[in-house]
Amino acid sequence: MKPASPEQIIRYADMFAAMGTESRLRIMQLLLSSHPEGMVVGEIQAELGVSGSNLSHHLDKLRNEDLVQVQREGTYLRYRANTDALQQLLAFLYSECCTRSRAISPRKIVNATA
Amino acid sequence: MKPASPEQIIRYADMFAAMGTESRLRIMQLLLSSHPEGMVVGEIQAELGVSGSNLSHHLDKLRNEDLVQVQREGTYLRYRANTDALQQLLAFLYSECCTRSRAISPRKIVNATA
DNA sequence: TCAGTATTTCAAGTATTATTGAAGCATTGA
DNA sequence: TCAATGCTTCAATAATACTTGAAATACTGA
Repeated sequence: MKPASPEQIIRYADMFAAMGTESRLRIMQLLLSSHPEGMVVGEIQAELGVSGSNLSHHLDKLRNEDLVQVQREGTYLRYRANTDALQQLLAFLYSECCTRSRAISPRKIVNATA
Repeated sequence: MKPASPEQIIRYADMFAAMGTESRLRIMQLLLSSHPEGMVVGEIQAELGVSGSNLSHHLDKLRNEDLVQVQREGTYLRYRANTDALQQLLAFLYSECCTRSRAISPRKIVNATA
């Protein structure tokens, strides 16, 4: 695992920022739990209870940071979690906490499945 | 692993937001890599190259989200990563991606140590 | 082609966050 | 007690981000 480059740090910071809001973190939760099907905007809106316009802005931000992907299905737009990007982000955090430093024991993450 | 409560979601979102900036993510990296000794403010400042005032604000934000802890040592203030909080955050993300949903295979995180 | 539904975009307003420099407080050693 | 150093707080400005409602676009089925 190579150290993250300065550009990567910025990218990860931006990804964290994108998830740094209740609405958007909940969107990510919804899309992950419905993965790989994903959800169409109307479904997300029903779960979140925000205005369509507001939701669209949030989705736009997540898409800009490559955390979600969108695909048209007729009149609907289906959003999915981008697992590749999430995997990189999670691996980065895991590495910083558990591998590169030994600040946190891997077991405490993985075994928290109890 | 219980599902995160609405309050916890907000807390995790706030923690992500706190790491959602290049400066602050780099601070977390520094404190993790120097864990458990941590670093005094002057050392962090030398690494980051930001103004003392600005750095102090960033550290304040990280402290507010409980991501770092501070302790006085004479005229110095020593900051440390709060591994308990980080562990919770990492476990949350891991759970959402790998356990609660099966969007990402655990191996892809843990074995990225190559 | 039209009406209807789904979603985005526009444009503006509000709120939050980041940055700065100066001034202040805390600690130490003399 | 004083001067020096380390760091924070204050106060203001600049920059981003969030929210909103109305208008626009995209697609479908009739």
